[in-house]
Amino acid sequence: MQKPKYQLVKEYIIETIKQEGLEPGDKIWSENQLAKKFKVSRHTVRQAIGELANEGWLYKIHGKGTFVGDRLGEKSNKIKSIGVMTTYLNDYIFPSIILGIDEVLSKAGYNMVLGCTDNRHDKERLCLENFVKADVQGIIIEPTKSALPNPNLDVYKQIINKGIPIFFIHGSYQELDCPYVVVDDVEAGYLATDYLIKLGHKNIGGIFKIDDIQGHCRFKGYQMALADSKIEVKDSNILWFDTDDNRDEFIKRDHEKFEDLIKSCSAIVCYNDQIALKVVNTIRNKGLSIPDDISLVSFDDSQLAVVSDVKLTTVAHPQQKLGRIVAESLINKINGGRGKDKIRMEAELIIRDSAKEHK
Amino acid sequence: MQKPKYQLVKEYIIETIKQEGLEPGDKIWSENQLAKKFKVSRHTVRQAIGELANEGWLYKIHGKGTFVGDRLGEKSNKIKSIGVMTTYLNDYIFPSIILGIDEVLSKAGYNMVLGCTDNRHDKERLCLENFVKADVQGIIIEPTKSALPNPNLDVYKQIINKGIPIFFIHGSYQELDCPYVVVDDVEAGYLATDYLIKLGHKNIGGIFKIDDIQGHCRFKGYQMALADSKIEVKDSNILWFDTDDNRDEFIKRDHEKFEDLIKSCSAIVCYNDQIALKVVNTIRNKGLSIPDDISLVSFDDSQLAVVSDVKLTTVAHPQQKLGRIVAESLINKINGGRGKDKIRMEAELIIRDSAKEHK
DNA sequence: ACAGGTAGCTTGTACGTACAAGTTGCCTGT
DNA sequence: ACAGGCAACTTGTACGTACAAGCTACCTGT
Repeated sequence: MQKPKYQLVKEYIIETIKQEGLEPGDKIWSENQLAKKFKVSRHTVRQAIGELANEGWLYKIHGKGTFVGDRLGEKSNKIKSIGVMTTYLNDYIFPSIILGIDEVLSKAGYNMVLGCTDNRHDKERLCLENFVKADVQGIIIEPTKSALPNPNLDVYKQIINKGIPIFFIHGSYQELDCPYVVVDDVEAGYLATDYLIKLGHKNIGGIFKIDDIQGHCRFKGYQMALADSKIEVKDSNILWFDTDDNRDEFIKRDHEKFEDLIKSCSAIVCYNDQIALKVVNTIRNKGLSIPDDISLVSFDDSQLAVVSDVKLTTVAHPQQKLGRIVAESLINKINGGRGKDKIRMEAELIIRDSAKEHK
Repeated sequence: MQKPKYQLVKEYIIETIKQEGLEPGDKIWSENQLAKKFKVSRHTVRQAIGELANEGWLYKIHGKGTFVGDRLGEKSNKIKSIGVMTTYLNDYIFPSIILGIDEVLSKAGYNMVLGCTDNRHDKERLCLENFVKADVQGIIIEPTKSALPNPNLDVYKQIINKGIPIFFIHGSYQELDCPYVVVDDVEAGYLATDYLIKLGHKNIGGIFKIDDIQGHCRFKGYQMALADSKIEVKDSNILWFDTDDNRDEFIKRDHEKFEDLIKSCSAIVCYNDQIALKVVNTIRNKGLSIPDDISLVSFDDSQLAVVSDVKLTTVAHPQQKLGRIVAESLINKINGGRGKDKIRMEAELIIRDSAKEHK
């Protein structure tokens, strides 16, 4: 029994009110009628009706019956707002995602209540509590430390019990089984690598972020592409860095490994545009040229991809589009629509000038 | 039986919470304990507890127990929130400003309601109306088209009459006489230009944005610095562009003017880091070198300033700090404090590698 | 030492019954 | 004709039982 029976009864009643266009004051079936209809006990029907009455859908009069409530009035003076919580705000892709969300929300007449967790669980808790206080109608969340156990599941469950829909982006907490919109990073890694292979490259290096799910996924795609083309994955061709590495320091620290990499490889898959630019500069300083000596493919298609004179070939993160889609899905859910719950967005290769055919 | 039993149970529980001074989170008796205590069925206890939970006195956790709810919080429940409205969201310095604002607001227990005008007056109006609906306690605004007459002054005046404090950033509407926090762009322009003069440059070009107060101010500072050093300001050394110019197009369109500029000048003051990078690339493609042939100084000290191998010498926009200061000032004002109303932040020259002494 | 299972607590769902109490309309006695 | 009562409906209160499912602490086997 997946859903409790009283839930089914609730949903049926709401559905009927919506579809039959019942107006406030109209009488609905008696408890016994509903019990017979659904072959459940009167107790169960009472639970369903009781909750609906609490939520404002219905009201009851002792001795007379149960009637459709005046929900419209309540809706119109409620401030329509949506909570949006991300880990960082000024990291280079979040602004675009938020912009996409804002586009849809402002058109639909919703406010956006923004919160930033700094990737810390305590701030996440605070944020969620704020959202509840602010009476948001729905929440969009980029999970904080999605790889670790989450201490705020109780708050999440409270929110879900209140009937406030949540959509996750980038990842989700498995314990909650909430809807999400994610980018297929494995596919992205595959696309980038496969493109280099199709250009004739055999020795393809990789630079990835180690403490980040995206890093792992893109690396996985990289491995799969090589495997599919029966090219061996060499450990010496992979360079790892983490958040703590000041973004250009790791090249200096792992200087020898980096030297080996550019000696033995004709192409490199770079974790993101920022890293790719660092690599471009380092390689150039050695008197080599992009893409003539070494081809590069990176990820995200951020602003950075086109600021240098070497326009980067990069696998696009849908950014703004992702924001739009998650906002649309959420609003759809709030309005009782039945759209897709788990959305995986495809990555797209943007071909520019940083990779060319291998001689 | 005058009062129903479940009413008695309810009253007893409320009484106990009040008298024993139970705090939110404290566990109360289990359903079975209560049933025994009152010699009623568990069903009856559940009804009592259920209603109390609905009213906010209690909350229940499946498998753990029933706990005293945070009713105090709900009572003093003016949702503390601040409206933040900017022209763009993903432009390269706004995320940092918003981050700074969020830092302060979240610490002070405020929500941030975010709105984005896209630099359009109609969206600005919508945003403001939303803020009022959302019952914000204060508003931070980056003015939309600050150089043009504003058609939404009536809404602004309504808000001010309601006693909701407003702080502007970057610029303000003179008609309103509101508090603001701005960067001293004239000083910034002066600093940048004066630095080049001190390096021995005499022919200093400038590229500025024409439909933006910041552009005008920086240009003003540029003029003042030249005047103070008794260097003539030549019209032919100034290149103007506007928002509609796709950011690299203007160089192609005004190609001849740009050619003249780099022929007659040994240094250029660039409106911002983004423009500076375009100039770097264009100049390099002509076989010239930065800073050996031409020195550059730009504005903002954004991420872009250090992505290229030529690290830009740039006048820093305080970004995050500006966000923090405006948020602190606003909260201070809400709490009745009497801080400074018109804050002008100092610009700071960050010396890197894109400008050097004139031979 | 610790991973994993389990016993025993909690609340959640669901069935049943019975009677109380409010509302309505019909029916009956005057 | 009409007042009063009662039958038949409604929801409200209240009892009982059973099992499901979530949480915690303890205990046991490796």
